[in-house]
Amino acid sequence: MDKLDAAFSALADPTRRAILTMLLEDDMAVTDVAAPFRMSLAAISKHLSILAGAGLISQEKRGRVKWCKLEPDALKPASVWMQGFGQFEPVNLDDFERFLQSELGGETEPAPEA
Amino acid sequence: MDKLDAAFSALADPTRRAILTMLLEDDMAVTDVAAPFRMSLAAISKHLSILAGAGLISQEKRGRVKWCKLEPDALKPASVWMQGFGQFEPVNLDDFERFLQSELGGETEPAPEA
DNA sequence: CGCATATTCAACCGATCGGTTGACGATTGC
DNA sequence: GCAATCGTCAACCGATCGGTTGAATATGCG
Repeated sequence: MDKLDAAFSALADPTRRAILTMLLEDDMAVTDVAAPFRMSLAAISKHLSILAGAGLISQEKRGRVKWCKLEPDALKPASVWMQGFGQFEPVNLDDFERFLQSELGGETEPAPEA
Repeated sequence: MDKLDAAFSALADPTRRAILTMLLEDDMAVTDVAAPFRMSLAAISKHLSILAGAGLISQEKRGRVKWCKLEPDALKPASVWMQGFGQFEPVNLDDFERFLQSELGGETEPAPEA
């Protein structure tokens, strides 16, 4: 699959975006990533595989725990692609903070329903 | 569907990204959008509906022709979302040009196979 | 009017997606 | 050694996706 295909379709799922947001704070073990969600561990494991396949995260097994780490550079090609269309004004982190809030909703703790 | 879901999953398909790239040059009629591709008009019509559903294009019917127009602002939420992760250096249009070339391949004229 | 053009609709198809469950292979700790 | 923990695998499920075809709906033109 094309790199952009992989990146964009990985980002198309809200669960996966939520996972990336969580990993923005810190590296996490698979079980801990899964904890806030209402779906099975296996489902989260699949989501993580997709994210790893797109290069958006890396996974390293230490002992019986597999650590997941955000790899933000993998977002760059997709970001560059989009920037070319929008010719948006430079980066605006305030916008991001606002979107982060609305994306998270109350989901900082548990999982959302939709 | 969530706005970001719609935007990212619209962008996840290479045909749809190619269409957006074509519309970057100029507004186009549905038939003309479809011309370079090896798939049916109906298939392109569906892709255009998806793009319109995500707000990435608008469609206006004049006479029997439906014109498609790029709506770059719709990319902004997704772009902002991603920027927050990467904290990339500001927009780099050269990068974009390069990516555009590689995305297009030889496809400026006909359609690709993959 | 009658025909060509532009586009969508509807039904269908196989493939992929997002999820579940249960079994399984590692690793750790008592 | 044995039990618990971590994570994946495999099979299955219904839903959605990306595509096809053929018919239907506008609209424009001679």
